[in-house]
Amino acid sequence: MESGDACNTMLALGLGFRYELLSSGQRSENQHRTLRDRDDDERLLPSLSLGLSEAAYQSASKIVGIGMTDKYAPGEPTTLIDLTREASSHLNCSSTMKRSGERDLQEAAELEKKSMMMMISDEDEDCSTARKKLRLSKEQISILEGSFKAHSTLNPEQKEDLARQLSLRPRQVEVWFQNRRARIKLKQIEVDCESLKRRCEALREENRRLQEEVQELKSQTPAATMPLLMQIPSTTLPVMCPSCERIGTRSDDRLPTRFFSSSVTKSRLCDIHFSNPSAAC
DNA sequence: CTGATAAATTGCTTTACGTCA
DNA sequence: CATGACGTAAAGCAATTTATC
Repeated sequence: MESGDACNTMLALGLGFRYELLSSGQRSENQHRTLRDRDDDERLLPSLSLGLSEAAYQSASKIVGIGMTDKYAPGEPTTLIDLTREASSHLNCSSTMKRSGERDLQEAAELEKKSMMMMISDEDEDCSTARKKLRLSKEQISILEGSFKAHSTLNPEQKEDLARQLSLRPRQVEVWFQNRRARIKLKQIEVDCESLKRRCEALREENRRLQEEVQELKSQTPAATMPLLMQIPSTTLPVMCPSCERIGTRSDDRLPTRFFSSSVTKSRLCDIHFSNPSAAC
């Protein structure tokens, strides 16, 4: 067996199940998922480091999980009982846990800090309660909310600390923050939607009012309905000399008296360019 | 029993980083 | 040495499922 394979895959056999462990840094999470979703015995390599016989391997009937842990690096004194104990706890707890990934195994590895006997009894207890979908206590929620208020995302250290503080698995903290962000986003979408609805209604109302105004004006005298621009004397309209682009009106006394030529019909050139189009202003 | 809600899962994308040609 | 292609890990998100109240 390739050393990499040995590192990646170890099998704990016994109690009628198989358990595969992947060392961290060997496969991406997606690959873990792909692997754990495949019920393909070929991928399960008998672990020489565990000293397991091929017959024992073949007799195993269930794959209870795939996980990632550095704890079980090749060469370390990992025992079959250690692995099978963890695997059996997963098997007994929930069928969905059979599909859970490296995170569960990391957690399982952490549990090993406890004594074996204590651990077995604890896990048995966990299987009936904690491994089911957890309803967080008010106190836990309060602490999580407080933390979320401070920062809506967690770095690994914060996650670990919070998990320790709440006696939860880091994954649970992670999931809570994920769902919390989703809830906040949903709430914001609802607020935005309401705001847009109100704005839409206001615009609809304004449109209705303007339509009425138009109807009212149309029903009045033609002079009243004449476009505003047509009612302004042409001499007061601003014009621009196309040559020097100066703006002015022929009667605008703020401009030089000779700004515009007297004959607008001939050209809109100012007087300077009217008499000499190539002249500079 | 049913619906609402929250915990958990799954599949995907993005980003960062290391390796190699 | 610089660079781009490629693979991998990690993190986050959207959508969905599942358990609980």
